[in-house]
Parts: sequence; C-alpha cells; structure tokens
Amino acid sequence: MLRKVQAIIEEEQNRAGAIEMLMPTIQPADLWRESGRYDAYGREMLRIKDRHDRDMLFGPTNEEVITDIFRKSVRSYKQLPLNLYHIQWKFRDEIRPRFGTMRSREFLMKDAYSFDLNKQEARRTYYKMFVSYLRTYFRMGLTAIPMKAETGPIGGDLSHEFIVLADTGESGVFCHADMLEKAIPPIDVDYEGDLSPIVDDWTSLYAATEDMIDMEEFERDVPQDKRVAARGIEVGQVFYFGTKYSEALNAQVTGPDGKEVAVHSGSYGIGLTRIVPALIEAFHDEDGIKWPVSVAPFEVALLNLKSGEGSCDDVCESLYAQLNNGGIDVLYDDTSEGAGAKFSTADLIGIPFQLIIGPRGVKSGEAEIKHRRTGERESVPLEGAAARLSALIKPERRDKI
RNA sequence: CGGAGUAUAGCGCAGUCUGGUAGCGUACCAUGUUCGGAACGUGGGGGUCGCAGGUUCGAAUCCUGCUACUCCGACCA
Repeated sequence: MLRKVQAIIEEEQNRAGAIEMLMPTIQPADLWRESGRYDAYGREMLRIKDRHDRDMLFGPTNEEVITDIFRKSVRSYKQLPLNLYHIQWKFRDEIRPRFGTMRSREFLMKDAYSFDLNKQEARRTYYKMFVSYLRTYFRMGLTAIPMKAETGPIGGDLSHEFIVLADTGESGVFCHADMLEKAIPPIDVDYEGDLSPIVDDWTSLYAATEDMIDMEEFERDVPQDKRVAARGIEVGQVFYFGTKYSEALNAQVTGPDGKEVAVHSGSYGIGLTRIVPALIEAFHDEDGIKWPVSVAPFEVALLNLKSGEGSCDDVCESLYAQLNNGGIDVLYDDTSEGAGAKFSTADLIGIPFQLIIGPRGVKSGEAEIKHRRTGERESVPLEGAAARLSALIKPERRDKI
C-alpha cells in the first residue's frame, strides 16, 4: 500500500511540474545554525555527532538542505520557477509517539520545496500544489478537506492543512458540509493556466481546525443544517513562507534588472506513513479493511475453495494467468484452509474483489465475484470472469480521470 | 515529565483479593469425519508467570526496587 500511495503522489507531483530528487537523512548542524533553527527547534530534534565530533542531526525537515542545494546551483531568475520534492524518512523525537504509524518518531514524508522570483509567482506555485493535493487524495479514494492552518514554527502567511474525517482523528475540525461533495479538478487540469478559480472555490466555504476555529464566524457563515463538527486526521500541509530561509541562507538569484534578490519559497508535505492508517480508518467495517482499488495491496483475491481438487485447481490457475496477463494484481489463495476461513481472511485483509471458485461453480461453469466494499455478489461465466473484473477494476484505479 | 493501567504458552485472556508449584480460548502437531462464510471428534507438544531482591516450609499470588508497553495531558505530518 505504501508503494501504491507513493506512486500516486509521484505521478501527481510530476504532473504539477515538480521534480523528484532525494536528500540525505543526516544533516550538518551548521546549516541549521545559519537559519537560526538549531536553537529554535526543541528536543524534537535528534542531535548526534560524527567521528570528527562534528554536530549532526537526523533531519526533522529539509528546508535548510534544499536551500543550500539551491544556492549552490541556481544563479539566474531564468532557472526559475523550480519545485523540487523528495520522499524520504524523517525523524522527530516526539514527546509521545502513538497510534502505530499515525504518530511515530520516524516517518516517511513527501516534501516539495518551491523557489520563485516573487510572491505572485510563488502564489501560482502554491496553487499548483493545492490542486495537485486535491487530486492526490482523491486518487487514493480519500475525501481530504483543505483547512486554514497555523503556519507553526516554519513561519509564513499562507497555509492549508488537508484533513481526512475520521472518528479517531487527533484534532477537532469544523466545516461546511458542501466541502465533502466538491468536484475534483480533472486529470487534464491546466497547471500552466489560472488555477485561482479552483482554489477560490475550495477556500470559499468555511473550514478550520479547532486551533483556528472562530465559532462566531463559523455560526455566521454556515447555515445550521450545513455545520459539520467532527474529528479529523491531518494528511498533508502546504505552506508559503516567502524569503524566510532564502534570506537567512543567502539563496539569491540575479533578477531581470541585474540585481540580486532573495527567492520566495514554499514547502508542501504529505505524510505517507500516516496516509496508510488514515486509509484504514476511513475504509473499514467489523469484518476488516475495505481498501480502495487504487491503493489496495492486491486488486483481486482469487479464492480456490477446494485447492487440491483437479478441476478447481485448473480453473483457478487459468484465471490467475488470465488476470495477470491482463495487468490485474491478483492474490491467489491456494491454501488448504476451509472455505469459511478463506472468505473471512479475504474480508479481513480487504482486497476489493474476491473471485470465488468452488466445485459447485466449476460444475455449472460459473464463478462468483464479491465486492468487498458493498458486500454485493454476482455470478459470472468462467470465461467472462477476467474481463468482468478488469471492467470493474480499471475505472476504480482513478488513474485516468 | 505529570496522571492511570498492563506484563502468565505464538496470539487473546483467567488465576493474584483469600500463598500450596498454572489454566481457558485460539494457533500448532497427529489422526478420522467434514468441505460455499473462520466445521467437529480423539490424541499430543509448548510457559525460568517482565526483571532483581525479600517474607515464607512453600510465591504467578504478599512486600521492596527496577524495566517495558498501552492510554490521558503538554508536542506535531
């Protein structure tokens, strides 16, 4: 699942014009002294020494490193805009890690860092990431709501958190109910065009976390029957922070007028190791997980109800090959468990479709398809099973819309 | 760091109050009957009761001190 989540993020980042790279996990303390954050950052920063007794740290975030890379390699405004991202492990020595990987000290994050000549250009980049995030969560099957956010220790004046509603969420959230139904920008959205109508639309309705909520404003702007007060999981955040690091670290380019100017930056994070538990929170029932197709570990669970029985084995092996050849991810359960155990296990691990093959069906030339999400079942002829599954699965991948 | 709880078989738990050398479910092994929603019978293996010390004829159980984990608060993707 983690890899599928990562692939979706990469595709949508690339589509929005960001470029993938990889930064180190261990960073020199001197860079952080330059930005002033070495002392500003609290005990959450894990500080270590190398063999030369130099102060190092396990990166809690990467603004300093990327700004250093930028200042050493970019000289002219003609090289802008630039938006670089990486997917890398980070470490924050949390006071209290909890909820499995929801809040762990070591976690995998996608971070994009943008560099623009001025604030107007930086805002355009911010909008690209905003739209890209809407698409990214949608493709994973999640409804993520952008909410006004505090800018925190990173600083800056434009920031949104993306929140997935879940009863077990860490923070209270308040929003207009229509936020949950908004249309997602399509695959052919023009990232070079004017994105402000989309962003304006998505930020026109009230949505805020408990840290930012203004109850009077909420009650004034949102009709009573549209008020949603719930709990949510933060799955991403976008910041514009201007010249905060470029000034501290001297990241300048020569502008069109021949003068040196500090670049305007933003950063855009998605916590991959948090997305996975958020998905499980969003998609489960009393029997187990119900993965959306786009992030499921497998798309089909092929259940051989009587493995070892010649005709069942033959049919299953043929279907397994057909599905694989058709580009479908299949998990083949050919264990010697009883039928009931196989059903329950498939439900538990949440594969979106079960293709059920038993002696009864083989005799009558039929297979059964169970939709994990809805519980719906359908009978299909054995010859048509692979094609039927392919038709069910491909639109659910959400990779073409 | 403050508050609360837990630690006994691979996993989930009971037993601790009232001390007598450990049990249930599940999983595992063998075997027979089952075979489309986690089947049933019979037989079997598996535990220094978190660690260290103390009380006692005898400690999973009582006392003291540790350690680890979980939950609540402060931190945050």
